[in-house]
Amino acid sequence: MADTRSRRADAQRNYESIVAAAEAEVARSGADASLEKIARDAGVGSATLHRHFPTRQALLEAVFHDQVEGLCAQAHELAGNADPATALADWLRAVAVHGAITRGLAASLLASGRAPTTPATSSCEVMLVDAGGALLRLAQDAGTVRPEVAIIDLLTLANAVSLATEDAGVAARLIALATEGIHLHANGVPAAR
Amino acid sequence: MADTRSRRADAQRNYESIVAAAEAEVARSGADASLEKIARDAGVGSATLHRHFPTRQALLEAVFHDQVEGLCAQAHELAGNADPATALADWLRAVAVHGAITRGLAASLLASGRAPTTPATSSCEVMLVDAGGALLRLAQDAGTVRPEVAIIDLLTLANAVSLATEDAGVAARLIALATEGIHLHANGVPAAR
DNA sequence: ACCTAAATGGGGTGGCACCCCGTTTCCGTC
DNA sequence: GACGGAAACGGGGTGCCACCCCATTTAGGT
Repeated sequence: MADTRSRRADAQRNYESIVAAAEAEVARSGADASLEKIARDAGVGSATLHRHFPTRQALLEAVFHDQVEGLCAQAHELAGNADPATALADWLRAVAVHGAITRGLAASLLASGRAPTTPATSSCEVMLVDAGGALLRLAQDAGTVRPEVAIIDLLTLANAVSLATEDAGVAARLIALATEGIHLHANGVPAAR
Repeated sequence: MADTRSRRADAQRNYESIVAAAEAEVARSGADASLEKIARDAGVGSATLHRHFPTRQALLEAVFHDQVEGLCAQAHELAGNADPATALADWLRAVAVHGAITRGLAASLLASGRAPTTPATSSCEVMLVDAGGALLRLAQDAGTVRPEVAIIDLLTLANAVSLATEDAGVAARLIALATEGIHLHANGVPAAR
């Protein structure tokens, strides 16, 4: 990350200060943290913050980029799991739990999904769709996940759960519920836990 | 509604003006509508609005009370449905779709769930838990819904979906996915629709 | 008609996002 | 090492907001 694009050294320094301050402040106050305060903490004028990050969304994306990368890496690890359907469910749970714990992440991803202003949507969203799509395809090819399930719906669901709670336990429970469904089947509950 | 508690006639008039203005404004701008503008549209000072509704949450609850009542009534109608599990799923879909369409409703219900400040939580939430709980119990007694499923989780899920999208189609699809689960079962997809 | 408690709202305070534009800083060139 | 222009900066302005204070008005019982 950190955009190696031609940039003056002082500009690069400020960029990094802002992201660092934003990380701290967003962790404390969530996605609607005060941009003024972030600029103050970073030791730059508010205009500088707005120049580097034209929208709140742009700043949040810089803040969360690393964490999203971590989630994607986790998807690749889980892909080696014996049961692809379990791997998919586990990964969705990880995404939802991470989003629930990390104040602002869910709101940040949501915002990108809502406004179709940016042509190529948020890079974070694309990363998650790619990583999750691979997991989903494995499970569908194995015949254990219904073919009409779409990765974007699963991710939206995980994100929705993150948005609705900040409790990791609740988030995990809701994802388990959503992946298993509500029905009691003749042959018992499939993979109850 | 409208709190028949002893109140001077002018106060009652203002209370109603404010709720009416809030309905219009929240429909246009969502749950974070400007309280100042609502007061201006209602023809009262901002202090009057804050006196009647100490928190934004209190105002939103007054605005959405009727709609939540409608959803609860719908639950009672569906309770007569032949298949209780279908009734439950249909109602959850209705809740999620309604929340997705009605700007601010989901955020309003969420806020009540987040802050355990109010001892008896939001009245809207209690109403939904009661109405949905009855439906869930019917389905569990009929043996078609797993006994460990909790109504609060289902409602949180429906609310989460509302929060994550404002598109009725997407909301309905996500609820269908969550109630059916992701798995492909030997005997085919249960209630695919 | 009067009187008191209830209710009101103009205006103050502090905070915010976002932008303008005069000033400072960097860095390639000589 | 000095210089000059482009790049970057940031103080301060604007307009909006939530929330509160308190002097004034008003309802409605007697």
